[in-house]
Amino acid sequence: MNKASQRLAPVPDPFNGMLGYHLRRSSVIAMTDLAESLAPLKLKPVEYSILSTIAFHPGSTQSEVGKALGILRANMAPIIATLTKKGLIDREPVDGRSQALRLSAAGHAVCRRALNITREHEERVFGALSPAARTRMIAQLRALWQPRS
Amino acid sequence: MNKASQRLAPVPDPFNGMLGYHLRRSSVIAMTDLAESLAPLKLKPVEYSILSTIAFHPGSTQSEVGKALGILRANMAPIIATLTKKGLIDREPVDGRSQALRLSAAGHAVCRRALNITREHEERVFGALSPAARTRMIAQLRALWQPRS
DNA sequence: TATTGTTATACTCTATAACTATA
DNA sequence: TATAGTTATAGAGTATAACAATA
Repeated sequence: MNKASQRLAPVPDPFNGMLGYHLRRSSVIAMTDLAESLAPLKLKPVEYSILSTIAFHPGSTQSEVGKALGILRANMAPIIATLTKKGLIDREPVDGRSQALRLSAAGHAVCRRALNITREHEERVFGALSPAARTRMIAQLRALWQPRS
Repeated sequence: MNKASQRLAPVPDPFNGMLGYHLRRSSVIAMTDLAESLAPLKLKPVEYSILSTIAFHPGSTQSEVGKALGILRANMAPIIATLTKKGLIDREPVDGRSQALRLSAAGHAVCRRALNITREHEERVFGALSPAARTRMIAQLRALWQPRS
């Protein structure tokens, strides 16, 4: 799935009944729109996901944030470095190894704007679905990787 | 989303109500399972998608197949070369520029096995959803990029 | 010994540009 | 002039391995 497919292509016949294909395609469309929506903030989706996770869990280490988001330590390092360089997050040592992450004032401001942009994005991309349909779909999708709950 | 996130992480709090996040995560889980499921056939998901598209539209050119699947011409070339080298597809010139693609006998056999594997994969990954729920979800997702219909 | 953060690095996917040969 | 196929290549994203410092 890529840029080209978003312009024209209908669902190819062999995949008409395949949920996996539709999930992938929808996901790519949504991710592309989100990336474009956040671009004015000079923020990538993965950076926003990190910022908002820190906002909800101030004092987390980058290992913990990475684990929550499924980002490997090795890949977290340069992203955190970038966000720190941008002045969006502050790092405070908790012990000799790890550092507590917190949003700076600028980080909070960017995170708030990004949240509004993301809400607009969800409305734009998923507006064809009623709120009830979206809520139900979220619950059903979550059941795929959390069979209990 | 990546390998790490599939092992543990619950949905991070900031994304609880976000359909985009759930679509992406579900899509990655499904794609990973599909790739593992097809691995014994030495077939990647994108290769299977090409084989089955050719099966449904024998005689298509690789440009047409690429357009249907959202794969750029430049990226189709090496994939088609690989499938040809594996003896799964035959190429027959239609004019001096383009060539009609068809599955070889071996290609049909592989495609049939891949279809069975994919059906098992969908059952395994989406088994928590009733057939009706899956059908409804497919229809709803399709509406996201085909507002009419 | 195990963990945190880091660096280096490799592989895959996706993208653009440029070329050829044909139409 | 436009199209089909190809090649080269660049940029993300994601993966493993190895290291230093610390627990």
